[in-house]
Amino acid sequence: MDCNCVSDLLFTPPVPALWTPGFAFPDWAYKPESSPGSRQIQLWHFILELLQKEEYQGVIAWQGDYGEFVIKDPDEVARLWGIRKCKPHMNYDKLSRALRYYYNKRILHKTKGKRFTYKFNFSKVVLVNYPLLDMAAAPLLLTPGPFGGAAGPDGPPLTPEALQTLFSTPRLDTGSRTPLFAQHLSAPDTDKLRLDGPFPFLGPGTAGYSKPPALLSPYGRTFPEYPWNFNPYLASPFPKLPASLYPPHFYPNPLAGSLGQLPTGPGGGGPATAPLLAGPTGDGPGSQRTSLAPGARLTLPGTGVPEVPSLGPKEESDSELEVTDVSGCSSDSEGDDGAPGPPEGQGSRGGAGS
DNA sequence: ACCGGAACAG
DNA sequence: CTGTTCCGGT
Repeated sequence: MDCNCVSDLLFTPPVPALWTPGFAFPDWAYKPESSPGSRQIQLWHFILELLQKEEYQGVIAWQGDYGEFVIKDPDEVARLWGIRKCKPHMNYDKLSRALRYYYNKRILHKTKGKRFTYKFNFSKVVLVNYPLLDMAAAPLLLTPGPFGGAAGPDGPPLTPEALQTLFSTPRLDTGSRTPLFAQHLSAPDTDKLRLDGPFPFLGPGTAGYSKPPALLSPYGRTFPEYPWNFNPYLASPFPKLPASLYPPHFYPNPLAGSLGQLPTGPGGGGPATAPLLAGPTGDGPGSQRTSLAPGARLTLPGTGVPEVPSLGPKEESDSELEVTDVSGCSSDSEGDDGAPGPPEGQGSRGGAGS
């Protein structure tokens, strides 16, 4: 009775950098600090995955504040999760229980008042994926809210913008500042990466960082989107890194790739590089850049960009989406979740609400 | 709907 | 450790 799921295999392509379509997170992103071996996919990874795919906007989507998302179709999400884990009897009640365990872990919390609405704690999530980055970000992201010194022990409010700033173009006002990690990269001789010390380039004076204009321009305001869409890795072709700097157990490349190559000249180069859209425009690996839509998925919750008309009234949901049961579990046939048939366009479950 | 304890699987 | 299953309580 052991479902033999091969899903994981499909989710971990041989080459971490060039995951083919739809671009999921590279394999390293799926291996938090505590990955003894190859742990199974975790729920929040899965949620993130769904969240970044347009096909699932009908079932789950970003909405509200930073990191807030709403499960529009709990039943569907539960079913998809059940498929992923080969748990045919999964339902929202169980899934939500797993979600609730994240509360204590500070990965998620509930947006009270709003049904099926949860919110990611980016600080924690990012900390898991980018321990080093988070440290760098800490002094910068410390936003003393009304709670006084509130930044919890592990909960420095990390906003997508801040991350964006860190990731995209670290060219700070001073200009002479070092591009975040480039310092390490260009001056490895100093010593090994000092993860245990404060970052010089992110001193207390960095409080007044400027937000990426590219993101502010169109909307005049920061929108609660792209927390996970902006992936810089998505934009950079992953240059080969000196193994000396990046041991296997260290970040393979993503950060360095994006950060290391950008400081060519922010002033003369052009506007702030928008990692979101700066994907295949270059050329390099543009060979297989397929589903990375130029506009990505910058749909504001309450602003313009109504819906994706691309999705017809209904797709052939029964074609490959035998999700009702363990189609991909016993058999090796995959495709339920990897490139699953899009949800039935919410047609089947109009309200799903109350 | 949402919460969280408890037992249990892998 | 991460969930899954079940369930009483709000």
